[in-house]
Amino acid sequence: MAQSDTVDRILDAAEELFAERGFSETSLRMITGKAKVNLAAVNYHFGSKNALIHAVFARFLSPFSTTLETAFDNLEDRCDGKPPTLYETLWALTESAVRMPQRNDRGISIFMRLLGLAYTQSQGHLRKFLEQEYSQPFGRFMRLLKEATPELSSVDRYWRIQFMLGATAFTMSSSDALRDILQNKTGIETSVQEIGARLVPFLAAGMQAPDKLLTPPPESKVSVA
Amino acid sequence: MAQSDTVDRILDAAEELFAERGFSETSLRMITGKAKVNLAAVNYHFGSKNALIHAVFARFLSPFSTTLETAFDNLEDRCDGKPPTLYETLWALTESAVRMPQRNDRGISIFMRLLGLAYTQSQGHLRKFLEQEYSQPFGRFMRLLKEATPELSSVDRYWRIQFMLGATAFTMSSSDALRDILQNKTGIETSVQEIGARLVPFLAAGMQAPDKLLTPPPESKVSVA
DNA sequence: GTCTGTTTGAAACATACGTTTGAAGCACCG
DNA sequence: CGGTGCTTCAAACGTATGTTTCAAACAGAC
Repeated sequence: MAQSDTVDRILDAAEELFAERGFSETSLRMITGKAKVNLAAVNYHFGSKNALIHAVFARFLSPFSTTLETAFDNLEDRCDGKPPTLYETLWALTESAVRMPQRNDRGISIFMRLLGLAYTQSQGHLRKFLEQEYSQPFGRFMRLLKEATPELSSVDRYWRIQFMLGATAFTMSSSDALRDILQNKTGIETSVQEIGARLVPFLAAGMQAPDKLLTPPPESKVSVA
Repeated sequence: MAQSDTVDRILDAAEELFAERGFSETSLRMITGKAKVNLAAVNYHFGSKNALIHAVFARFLSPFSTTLETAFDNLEDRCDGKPPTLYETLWALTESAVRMPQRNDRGISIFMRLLGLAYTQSQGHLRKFLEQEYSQPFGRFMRLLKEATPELSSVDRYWRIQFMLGATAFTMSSSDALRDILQNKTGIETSVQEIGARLVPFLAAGMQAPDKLLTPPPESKVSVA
């Protein structure tokens, strides 16, 4: 077999198991079992379980990161000088995610689910790793968002960006389950692309919502009584 | 000491530790250590770790559930016949969450973080437990949402509800961290109430976004080239 | 005071985990 | 052929987990 078929088999198995069960809930024995590889192979090739987690992320995040950079390049080229609109910026992001070359048909779901888990599951080492390795495209995205929403105060923008991240990470991290539920209830099949296409207008509208009102709706003076 | 001071001490400790570390990452020994209680007490009083998790949720979810029901009652009374607006419905929910009597000042954050974890951390038993115990207020909320957005197709509504849930669960589950970050960057203090007040307009706007476009923005034919 | 049922305590149990070890296997080059 | 460097393998290591055990402590009723 090729030099490191083993490495790829471990990565494949780990990726899938992490995506469907989380990190702490996936043991090395499950991974090596699924990959049909000896238990010690993980520590031999990667060094530790945490390093394996990093490798899983690096394998799809690094290509995605460059894809994203060129997408942003194209975007800025097209509207030379003027900053891209919010809608365009968001769309460039989802396009990049969706058009990533995938290893298999579940690729995108896994990709999304892992990203969601990374944000959600508070694995300290992972957060540090991601911040170190991928701060550049992330920072650029933030800059584009800022230029696309000059009307927002930076505090407003800050919170609304968190809301966007949440809606995205959460939805994508359970996109498989959500698709299945809808499929069972209505028989409708939904592609990840379609979820993205539904998400973008939602996010754009929320981001550009009329001035936040720090007050309850006018009729609700009774609510405490 | 009172008959089951022990039970409450365990619940308090478990609640906090679960909120800050997740379920699998929190061991019974950490909990009993923090609660200053014998290790065996957990299995004696609750039966198992999973049952303890359920108990933690039940303790704050049951009162919240009844608070929410009366909030919805008030809401429907006030606008007799006509269905409440989306904004009013969302506001009733956040009001209920925010006005819940709390055990301490971090109460709301913990509450929110646990809810987020419940959705995110795919603990099968927890999902089942929550669905069984709290399907009624959840179903009612869904019904109100449906009546408040008659213009949406049920598929659109389905996805946008997921987006709302995501933005909420995610933001709230890391509200502590997000507040600290903003505090460090700008010196601005933010209350959970205020986050809720910012969230509602975002969600309402997203929910009522113009018809979802399944197409990229007009200028982006180049994006694949 | 003594008995009874409940609660606590220290210790052990069995199991699962991540990691390490050292021998065996293998491909390649001299 | 013999040796060298990388890879695989079965087995074990040490540690941590959830759970169980059973004796001690306790409270309340008689």
